[in-house]
Amino acid sequence: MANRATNLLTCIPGDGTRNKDASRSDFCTVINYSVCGALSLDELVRFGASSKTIYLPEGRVLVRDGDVEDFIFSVTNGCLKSFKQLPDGRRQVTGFYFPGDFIGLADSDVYLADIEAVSDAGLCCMERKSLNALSRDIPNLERRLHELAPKALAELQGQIVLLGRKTAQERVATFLLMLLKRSFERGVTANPVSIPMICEDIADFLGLTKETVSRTFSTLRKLKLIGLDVDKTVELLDRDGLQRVAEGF
Amino acid sequence: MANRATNLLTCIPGDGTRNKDASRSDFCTVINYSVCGALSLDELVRFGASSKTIYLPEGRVLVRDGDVEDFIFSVTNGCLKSFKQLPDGRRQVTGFYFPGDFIGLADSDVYLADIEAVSDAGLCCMERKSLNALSRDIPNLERRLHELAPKALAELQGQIVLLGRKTAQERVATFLLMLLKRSFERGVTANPVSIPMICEDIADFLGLTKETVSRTFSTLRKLKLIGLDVDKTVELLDRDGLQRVAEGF
DNA sequence: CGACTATTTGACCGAGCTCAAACGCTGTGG
DNA sequence: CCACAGCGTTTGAGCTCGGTCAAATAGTCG
Repeated sequence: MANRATNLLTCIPGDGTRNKDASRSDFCTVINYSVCGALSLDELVRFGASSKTIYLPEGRVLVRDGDVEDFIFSVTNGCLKSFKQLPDGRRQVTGFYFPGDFIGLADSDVYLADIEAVSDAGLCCMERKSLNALSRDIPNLERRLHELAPKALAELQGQIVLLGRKTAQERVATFLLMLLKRSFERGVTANPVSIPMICEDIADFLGLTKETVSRTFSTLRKLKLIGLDVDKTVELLDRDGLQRVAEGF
Repeated sequence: MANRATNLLTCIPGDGTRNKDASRSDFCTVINYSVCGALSLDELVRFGASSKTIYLPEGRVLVRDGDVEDFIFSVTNGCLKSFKQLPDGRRQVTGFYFPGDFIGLADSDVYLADIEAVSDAGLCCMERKSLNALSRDIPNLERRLHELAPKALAELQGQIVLLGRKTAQERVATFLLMLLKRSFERGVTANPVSIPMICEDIADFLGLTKETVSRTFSTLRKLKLIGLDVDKTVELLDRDGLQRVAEGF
């Protein structure tokens, strides 16, 4: 907690100026993909009044495993990762957060993992109790928040199948398609797909080593399923082929 | 859906008789561990009026992956497992359900996995819409239901670390301690711990093969961490030792 | 350009998988 | 009461996928 507070204070506050006559997209670039997507202009003004924009540089910690969940966040820019560590240093990345994603599931007491910026990131930050108050007043917001947990559960279940039963190739193919899907969901030019995280993060997410991830990328390249990676992006040459690999056919 | 309906109809209905002057434990043997634990006697009567007891013999399917979640369940007896399958038959067990556990997380549209009885099981069954109605009227119940998702998320995250980064020994030790903890939570004589599922289910839960699970049990026995297994139970001889193995020290 | 970090590739190794056989428990029928 | 079939568990032998260790290569930033 002390930790996170420090982190927040050391963050460079974003431009908090807000205009009452603003159009929706003046508020926030991810407005239509995040929880705020459900809000009217009036409601957005109220929401904005209790929220604050923060900037988190690459590598900086946002929350620590066990931190009390008294602040929640919505990603506006960049990418973050959440991960757990075993006593001997083994790491498991439990998820990645992209613009529009919500951090801090309603009604959980504490954060379940460390969360850290993969690349320079911008977040919209709000006290949990303010969110709860708003959510009581704004049924649309409440509904949106209640959709989050089942969605997160479905995602984790998929990850459990991946970690329990898929081969290295299947894991990497699944990962690439997930990135594609999530880019698409937030309306970003999807292919070539952006891969902001380093090999080791991907490995720790997929239950592999960085060497195996690298080798698997090479194999997928030889199979003409993906193209050469340029500048942290990879082109998915054969989406159906990748899909077949990912599903284990 | 058609599937689940059929299954319900072929189940032997339990004794549904209820007494208005009954004490709490007359209603249900798991009353204080399940979601109903939050209800007053009056509320229990209302709850009972919309719920039905069903019996599910070993091996019988309760719900299928993708079934619309228009019924929810609370386990009263026995044990169930939920699992996903890959096209080539690989299976991943995503969780086990014990007495007091709730099946059908509020506000998800469809079930995310097949769920099937591991041993003869008894369930309390209710239409989702009845539960929603009750939950609107009874704040205690609503609160209880909202606690379920974060708890499930925490559990899945732990499983993800296990599947992504733990060795076979660590996995089995973790599994045994989980069984112990869950027995304890529902107030059952915990040690020796009951293991209702077969080796293959444990293997599919831990991302291993049944042979590896069996071998690992043998190793833990040689290490005097567990005793000989008698009649589907295992005695945990050295809980701290198991804990150390489970956490990877 | 040089220091540093991330990726790629190679060679070898080992934890856990596969295949197979033996063993043990349980229920059924003679 | 025993024989035996069926299923689950145990154990062994050999193999394989992915891990480990190490070195070369390619970006990246001052």
